[in-house]
Amino acid sequence: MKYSESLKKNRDFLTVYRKGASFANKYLVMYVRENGLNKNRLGISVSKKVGNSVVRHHLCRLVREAYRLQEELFHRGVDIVVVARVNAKDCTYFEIERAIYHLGKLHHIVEVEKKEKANETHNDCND
RNA sequence: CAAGUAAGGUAUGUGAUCGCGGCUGGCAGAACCGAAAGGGGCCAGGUGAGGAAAGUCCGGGCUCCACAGAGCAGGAUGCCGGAUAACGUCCGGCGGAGGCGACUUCAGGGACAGUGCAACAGAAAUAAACCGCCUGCUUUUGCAGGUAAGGGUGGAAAGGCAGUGUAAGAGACUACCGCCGUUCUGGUAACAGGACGGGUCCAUGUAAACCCCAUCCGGAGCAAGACCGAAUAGAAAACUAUGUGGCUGCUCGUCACGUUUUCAGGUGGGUCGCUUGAGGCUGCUGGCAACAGCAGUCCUGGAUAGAUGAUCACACACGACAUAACCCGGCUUAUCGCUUUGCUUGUUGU
RNA sequence: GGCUCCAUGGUCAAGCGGUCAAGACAUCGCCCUUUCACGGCGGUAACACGGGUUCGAUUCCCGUUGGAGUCA
Repeated sequence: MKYSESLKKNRDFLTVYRKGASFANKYLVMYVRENGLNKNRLGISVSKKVGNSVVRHHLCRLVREAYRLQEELFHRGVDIVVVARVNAKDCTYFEIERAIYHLGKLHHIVEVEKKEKANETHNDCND
C-alpha cells in the first residue's frame, strides 16, 4: 500500500477508540481520527466472537484488500480502525468493499467525485 | 452381487491480473528513519501451512536454575515379551467379555499385610434362625433343641448339579465341573495341558476408597535463554559559572539544581536462539510385526500485531474440518467426500 | 504461545459415593393489610455434555464444550 501502513500498538488503538469519531453499519464499525502525518494508518480488529482463526483471518484480509484497492479515494492523514461485527462472517468481498466505502462517505474522508469519475473512466476506458 | 470387517491413501484443479512474507542473484551503495545497533530502494528468479497445523493429554530434544550421596513427601504407570531417544505410545502374544464369522474390546498386579465403606430393602450385611422343615415337651397354643434343602429381600446370603444319606438336613459321603495346593510336560514369559492331593473350614464386594508391592520422575519453560543497548533510578571523578533558588531583607556561610567522562543497570527498541532434523523418498538386508541397519538421492515456511488473499474465466465430485509461532514422537477430538487392498458370511452361476 | 483453575434452579451459592440434592434472593399462589411494602404458609425450578469404575456417581477416573486467571 503506497500511502498507508498498519496501526500496531494497543496504545494507538485505544487513542483512536477514545478520541475518534465512529460510524457503523450492518457489517463493520469504523473509527477515524486525524493523526497529523502525511499518510494513513489502518488497524483491523476482529473479535473472537466472530469465529475461529480461519474466519477471522479471512475477514481481516478482505478488509485490507478492500481498503488497498480503494486507497486512492481516501484523504491522507487519518488513523482508521475497522472492527468487524458478527454479521460479517459470511460476507463476500463486494459486500465488504461497499460497506467500507459507505462508512468512508459517512466520515467525509472519501472523495465521492473521484469514485464516480473512476467509474466513468472505467466505463469509458474502451475509447 | 449384497452385507460386514480390518488396514491404508488423498484432501478441488487449471490459467490470467492485482497484492503479501522469506530466500537467491544483479544494480545502487544514494535519499530517508534511528543516539546506536540496525532498518530501508529498484529489477529478475524461485519459494511459501495441515492431516489434524486444533486440544495441550503424555514423552523427548534444547535452554536456564538447583544439585556430594541417599531417603521422605508427592505424582505417574501396572498380564507377558519386544520396539523406541522416551512414553500413559506402538507391535506380537496370553487371559476375560462380545460376535455365526472375519474380527473387536478390556487402568487386566495384590482383598489371609492392615484400615475403611456397603444407603434402602431384608430375620440377618460380615453377623446369622423371620417364615418354613423335623424331634421332644405341652397340646388353647406356645416353649426347648436340630436344620441353610425351600420362601422372600438385595448388587452380594456358606461353589454348581445329580445321587447316597437322614427325624429333617448338611461336602456328612460319592461322580462330573469349578476352586486351592504340590508336581510333570510345552513355552523366554504371561499361560496352557496332564497327574496327585485337599472336601473346600470361617465366608462377599470395593484398591478409577486409603493402602501394599514393583518400576519411573529435580524445577521451570523459547514470554526459556544469550548479546547490543536510548531512557530513567544510581555510584565515582573532573569542570565551570561564582549563575538560579531556599535558610534571609542584605553580607558571610551552607544546602539543592548544572555540564562532561567512566562504571553499574538493562526499560522502549534491535540481533541471535530459528530451522539440516531421533528429516523425507527409493532400493536391499534382518525381523511374523512395531522397527533396525546399509546404500543412493533430495533440501521443503521462519513471521514478530504476525505473510497463502481478491477478482475474472473454465472443469467437475460444487469443495468438509480447519491456519505454523522453538522442534520432534504419540494420544484425543473435528471432518465433505473419493479411493486401494486383505479377509468373513450369505445368495446365484460355472 | 506456555501455565493454572472453574462449571449445581433465573442469580449467589452448601453438599462423607446412598433415602426427597441444603440454603438465600428472585417469581407463582394463598393469608395478613383499606391498599402497597414488611411478614407468614405452600409450590415451580438445577448437578455443562459423552463415556467408564461401582450394586449405586453431583462427588472418583478419562475425553469434549464453555468460561475465568496469569506470564511481556
